[in-house]
Amino acid sequence: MPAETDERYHHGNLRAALLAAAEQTARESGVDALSLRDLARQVGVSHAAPRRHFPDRQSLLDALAVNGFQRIDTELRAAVARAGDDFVARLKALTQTYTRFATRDAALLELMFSRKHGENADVFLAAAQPSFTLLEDLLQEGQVQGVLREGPIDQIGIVLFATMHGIAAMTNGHLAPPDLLEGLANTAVEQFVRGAGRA
Amino acid sequence: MPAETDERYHHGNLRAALLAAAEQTARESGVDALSLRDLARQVGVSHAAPRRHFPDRQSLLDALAVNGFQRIDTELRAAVARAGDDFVARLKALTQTYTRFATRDAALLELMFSRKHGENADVFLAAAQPSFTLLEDLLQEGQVQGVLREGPIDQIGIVLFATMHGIAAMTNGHLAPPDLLEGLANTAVEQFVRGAGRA
DNA sequence: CCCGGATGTTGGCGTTGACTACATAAGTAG
DNA sequence: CTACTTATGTAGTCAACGCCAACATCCGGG
Repeated sequence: MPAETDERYHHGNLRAALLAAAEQTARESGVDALSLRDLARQVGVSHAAPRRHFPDRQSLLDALAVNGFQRIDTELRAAVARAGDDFVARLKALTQTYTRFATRDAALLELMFSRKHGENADVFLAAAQPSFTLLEDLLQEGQVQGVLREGPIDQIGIVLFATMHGIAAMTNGHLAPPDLLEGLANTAVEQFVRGAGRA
Repeated sequence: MPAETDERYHHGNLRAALLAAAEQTARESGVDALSLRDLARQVGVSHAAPRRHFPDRQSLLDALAVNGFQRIDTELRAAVARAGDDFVARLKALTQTYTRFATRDAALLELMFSRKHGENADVFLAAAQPSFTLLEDLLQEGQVQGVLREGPIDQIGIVLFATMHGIAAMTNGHLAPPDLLEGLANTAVEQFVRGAGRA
């Protein structure tokens, strides 16, 4: 064991350390408060070290966002699995989990849905895809069980996803009271099930 | 007429000019590209002049957002009035107008729903209120006409607003293809009307 | 007429993102 | 073991920015 003097020339895990520090700082103080130089200080490296791992500030933010999509996908799948077999219960679990995540990590959400990545749009889409697929698979369950009417699952999925996301976004933007969050999410699901239900 | 030499000491309308320049720059290059110094240059004043009207950068962004709420409210009301008497048609007009505005002025929308105003949250809420009220009034029409079932209008309104907003946000974030925008908005309204319709 | 508040200017401080040149570590082939 | 190569971190610099304070100019009411 090479004597962790904290003075090794190479950090050994800088990229991950920077992302971790960034995530915490973002959660506490917002994305705008993220500074490459400050992160470098937090981690204990020189101000230009992050450049080896993130060519510019935006690319760090992008990595953060992609991480976010992966984390939320994990949480969503766990929640759906935990919710049992009932279709509506599963849908509510997904919605609640999403809105809760999105309000807990508001800064991260803002990053994930930021429009500052015309370039890497495909990377973001790929990162988000698993969760979209999860929702679409769930909706298909609903159709097979006869709870939902037939229809273009992808479009319906986007609309429902948009509703979840919008509820979270409005809450984060202080345009909807936080204590309504849970109720709104449930109302949304119930209306959706009636609206997309078999006639 | 006092010889517009463009060399008057006082600009005369700096605040409005700054906001106008900011709005255009934001639309073209995003909010992050907004710099007080650059705006000052665009308008032809010294780099510290904006400070007289906006104590700091955030307060300019706030003013921009409030302007946005006012503009969208105007557009929404015009669209609803223009849509005739049919409830669903009016609702669709509102939704289409909102999503179109929100995708055309994506940067502005990001500002309006940004969560960087824990302080002035009430100012933002007040700015957004008219449009919320517009939607709620419309929903009440629906209830009176018997198209919608009874229910808590405020909550239902937030959910529908969230759906509109979410569709716009996902489109702006490149997570939904732009050419679906119109179709998604209509699907959302149709499902909503079925979901919140009389049983 | 002048005086005070409103508005704009000049200069400057500290921080940041980005860039370049250099230093050190780690891996690999001879 | 050594020499070469690549990955990673350091040091120094630059232009731009936000914010601040001191000064200049304008304008309207006493």
